[in-house]
Amino acid sequence: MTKQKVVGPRVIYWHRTDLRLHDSPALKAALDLKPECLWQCWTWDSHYVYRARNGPNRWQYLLDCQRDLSESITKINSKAKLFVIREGPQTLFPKLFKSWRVSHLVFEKDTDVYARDRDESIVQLAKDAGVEVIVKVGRTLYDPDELVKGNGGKPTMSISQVQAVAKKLGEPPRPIPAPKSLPDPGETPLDFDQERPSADPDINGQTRESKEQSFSALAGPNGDFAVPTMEELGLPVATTPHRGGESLALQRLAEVCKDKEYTATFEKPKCAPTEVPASTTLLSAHLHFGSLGVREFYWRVQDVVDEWKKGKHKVQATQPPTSLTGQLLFREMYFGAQAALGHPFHQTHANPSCRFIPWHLQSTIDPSTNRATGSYSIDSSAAERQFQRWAHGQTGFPWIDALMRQLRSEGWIEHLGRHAVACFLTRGGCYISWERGAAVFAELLLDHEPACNAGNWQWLSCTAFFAQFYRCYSPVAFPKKWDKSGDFVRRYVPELAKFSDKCIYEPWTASVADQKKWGCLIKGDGSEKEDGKMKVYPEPMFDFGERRDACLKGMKDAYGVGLYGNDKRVMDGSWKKLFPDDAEGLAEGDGAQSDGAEEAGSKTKKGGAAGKKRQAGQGTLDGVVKKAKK
DNA sequence: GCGCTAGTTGACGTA
DNA sequence: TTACGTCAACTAGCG
Repeated sequence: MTKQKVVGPRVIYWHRTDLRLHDSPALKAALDLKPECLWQCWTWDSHYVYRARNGPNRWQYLLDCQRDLSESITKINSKAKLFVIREGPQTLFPKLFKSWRVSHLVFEKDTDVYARDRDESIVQLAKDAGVEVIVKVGRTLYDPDELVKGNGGKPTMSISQVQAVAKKLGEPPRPIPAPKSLPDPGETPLDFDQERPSADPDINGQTRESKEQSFSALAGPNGDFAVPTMEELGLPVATTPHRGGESLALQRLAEVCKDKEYTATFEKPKCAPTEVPASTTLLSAHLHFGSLGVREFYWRVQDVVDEWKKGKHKVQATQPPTSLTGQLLFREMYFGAQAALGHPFHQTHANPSCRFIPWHLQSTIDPSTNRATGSYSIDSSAAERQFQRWAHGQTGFPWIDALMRQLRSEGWIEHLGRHAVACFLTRGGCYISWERGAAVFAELLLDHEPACNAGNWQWLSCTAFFAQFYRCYSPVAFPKKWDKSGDFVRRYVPELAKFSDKCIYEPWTASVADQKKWGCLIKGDGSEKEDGKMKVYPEPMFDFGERRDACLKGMKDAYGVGLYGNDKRVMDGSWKKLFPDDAEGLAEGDGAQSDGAEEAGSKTKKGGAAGKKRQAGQGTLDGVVKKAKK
């Protein structure tokens, strides 16, 4: 067994947003180096474990992806696997570079705000260690920085801007096939100490069932660099039926593309948010974790579309942005906005593209960084109660609650469903900051893509991207359009399963006799689940029609005042003077709202009211609500 | 500066 | 059942 010693590049391929072997420009770059040895690694980052709120479903999905990738690697080379090393890259890499005599570090470019900061330091550390760094774009169709450059250095705020730049940049490249062979990894000595992160604060602490132990040893509990388990993370079993991994992603993509008519004539606004199984592709989480390459998705679909266009069909192929590939352009748009705006894109404060609305439950800001801290100020205890009821599917509006319960148990809801709950929480119901909703989605959505999440919440709250705030989703009329008999509600709000079609979206309109007959009483605020043998479903937490009118008025006024997140008056808190009755409102309790005696109507004129004091009764909507009730 | 149109996905009433 | 106009009204982009 004498083997001639070959001296060549010793490469770490650092997997992050690319848990796949197909369509990976970074992997190709690593292999093009003709390495003597190649370690495919994942660094276990304390940021994700302790500092970002992640529900069990998302963790399960990540671990699925890692396990599947590791198995796929091993199938190609039995000596290779995904090496999961339990330490943050900032402290690990300098030690690893030396110990493993690494010559190159290769990874996929990530323009997320956290990743940018992290990677900047990693590139410097590699430079200091004499390690060459290769970064490749693979997460998006276009490099978000190039997209911004092509848009005159400005954030991409409309789909037409994205389409214009994409036209200039040309078609995205074809996907790269998975490698047929992989070099051996080198030896993996761990002759250095592990630096464990502080578990304080552990913002996922409440979710854990047992102690978090994923940092117990550098190579894991068995010393084999294996993918951690949910038990290691101390997390409960995931409840979602959706599972991760490249094998499943490619299988699903093949299923989608096999139905040529579906693929070629897909039209987003016509996808029912109430369908189970989903009317859309369910590939978003795979795109997020990189278990599916976006170019793979784009070209597999585009090839079907091109073929369809050649044939004679009753139904024409659809065009971007409503077509299937068009959906990817919205992703590009949000990545472009994030790339240009950086950290402020994820908050109102200091965000030049985001309108300021005097929402309830605004984020608290660290004045030294101008960044949101993750906590928020409770200006109104009623708004806080509404927020909690929204987040846990107890609003008393079955359509909203069904969606929020689906989100919590399965980690996924259809796009229009997301619209409905987001509109309801912000401009079309609760008048609560979009940042509160975005945080809940960030924790619970399997496909939580930070840029898309922030962008879509700004869209729905009419603070950026979209401004037609008078188009408001009704929790009753909107779902009826898709699901007359309320099957979706019956599935996710089973206590209402026996209610009549007529009452399913408005169970409070049922007579007490009917409620008894159907086995569920409509009462309370959601804290009571049963009353004797009867189930209990909460009363609606407000009169939707009144809240819609009040929100509409509030939005109109706030647009008139015309502040953006980077306005000095937003930054220094003096915006409160422009919304003078801010101190009024729900803070005193549900029934103790402002007396609303002042004239509620606004005479604020279009665009010209910046700096003009609003008339009393407008700062929060509650004075208006009270007035409307009289 | 002005008028006009388009903007992936509203609700409601009428024909 | 579907198609369209109205409601009261936003911004951005274009000519």
